[in-house]
Amino acid sequence: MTGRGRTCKAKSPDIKCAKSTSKPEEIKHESPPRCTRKDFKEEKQKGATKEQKPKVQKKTSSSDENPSAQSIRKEKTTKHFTEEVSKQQSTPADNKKAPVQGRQAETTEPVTKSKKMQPKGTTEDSPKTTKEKKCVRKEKSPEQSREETKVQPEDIKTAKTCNAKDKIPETKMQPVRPKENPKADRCEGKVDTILSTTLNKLKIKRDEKSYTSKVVNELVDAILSHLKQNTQCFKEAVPLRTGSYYENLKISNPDEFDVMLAIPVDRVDVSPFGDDGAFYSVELKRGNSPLKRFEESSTLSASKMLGEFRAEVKECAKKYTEWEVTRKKKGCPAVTLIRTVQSITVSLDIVLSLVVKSSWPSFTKEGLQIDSWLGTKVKREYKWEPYYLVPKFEGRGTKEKDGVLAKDTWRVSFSHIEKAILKNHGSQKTCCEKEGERCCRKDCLKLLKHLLSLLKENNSSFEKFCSYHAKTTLLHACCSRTKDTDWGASSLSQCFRLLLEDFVSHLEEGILNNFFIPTQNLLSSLSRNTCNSLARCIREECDKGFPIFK
DNA sequence: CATGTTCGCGAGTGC
DNA sequence: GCACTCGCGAACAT
Repeated sequence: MTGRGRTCKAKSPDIKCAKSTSKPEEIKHESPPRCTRKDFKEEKQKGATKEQKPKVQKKTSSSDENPSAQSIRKEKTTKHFTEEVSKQQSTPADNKKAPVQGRQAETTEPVTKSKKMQPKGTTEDSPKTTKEKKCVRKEKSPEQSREETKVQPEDIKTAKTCNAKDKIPETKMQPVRPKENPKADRCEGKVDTILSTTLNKLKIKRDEKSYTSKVVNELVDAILSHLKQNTQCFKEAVPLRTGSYYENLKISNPDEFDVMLAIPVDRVDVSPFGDDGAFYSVELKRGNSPLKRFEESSTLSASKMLGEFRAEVKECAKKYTEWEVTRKKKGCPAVTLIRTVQSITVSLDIVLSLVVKSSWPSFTKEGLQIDSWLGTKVKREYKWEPYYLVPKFEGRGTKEKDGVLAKDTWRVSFSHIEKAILKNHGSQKTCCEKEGERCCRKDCLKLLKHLLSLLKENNSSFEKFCSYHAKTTLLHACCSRTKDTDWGASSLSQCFRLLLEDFVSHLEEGILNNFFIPTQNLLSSLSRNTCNSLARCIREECDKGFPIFK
């Protein structure tokens, strides 16, 4: 996407440096599979066995997470899951058990039923227009089933208002579209086309993906084995592939890869640095840690540790002459390597991080409000996960507080959770799975990211906006429009407009809270003017049918 | 053109 | 560690 190689790309505030270009990123981490998936899998295996195709499998990617932790967590997860799943999620659980007979039919979602009765591709569907067909697929509540096309927007709106707890002053954007206005309908149809064409353009080509990932994986493997063989402090690093590429949210080109190398630390004291709960200083409790040598007056110095990490990565990369290590960027936790692969300039961010396996900082208490979207047990599961700290600071690094310099502080990261949420994003477990309904949540996010990056190209004053803002907006939106039916794949344009409305509201208020740490306002460093100006641009695009995409 | 199938990659699992 | 398996999403076929 746009900018590789810029100062720091904007990765999530968690991980990346503040600058931004376009991408939200996260860290991923190979977390134990959510139970859902597991259960689902099991069930599938029992029932519909799939034909296994002989694949030429290549990579043996090792997900090596700290073994002990892994097993512990695994156990935990599985256990919870099974228990909780059966207890709590009555609907999904039912689905699993009786997939064959209209799951959900009796429960709350009539939708599936209708789908069941009219599988795609049957003759019943054939006479319908495309649009109608889609509507059928999309789940709706009974009253909505007829008058499909027209009703949808209202439908969504309603849902929104219902759950719109935190919605602020209703500065609404142009109404989603009057119901009985044929012309408007036509326009909306055009917008549909524009959006889906745009999405198609944003797709990553298979062969590009194939050869870029090959060179990236080679280098990552080399760095890992270098660290294992030549260092003490970094030898336990566990790779977590994070960022939009690995979340299947990368648009346009496979040119940005993010790999976090996570160093397990046991027993640390983590204290807030600053008052928004995003930055922390870290103190090692145990005496024998190899990380002791990065201490600076009893706190673990992020800058020292990153400095040495960078040197090791550089050392290793020397042997790979096609790759170039870019200059260190102030406050940025990544060592960025660049190389050109068949005319694509690929950049790989290797991000140092610490894995902290203890409960999340108290600032996260009010965050992650996914209860009504993904469920309370899913939330509880996530909160069992460790969290990550990346060597990142704001400003010049010389600010001091309680004897700690900003440059020696760490920022929390929940990229692994973001990744997990995006992967398993439905309120129904089967959302977007083969047997489930498709939703447009990810498509909406891709479009928003793309819109943002185009607007940034046109106006340099927008450079501080980053794709993480887009991602955060989506996460909040999913918490206010929680049902999968609120995001039906056939309602793309309406859903996208609502998402833009959300984004515009955040901009106009100047407030976009970190999804995990609500006390941190991701827009705090942006001026009101800039925010308002971006809001105006977005409204305009929205009102005019997205000429910028054409 | 829409839908179904194949392919490549990432990633989990079990040996 | 390795081989196998599966899900996702792009590409291809029908």
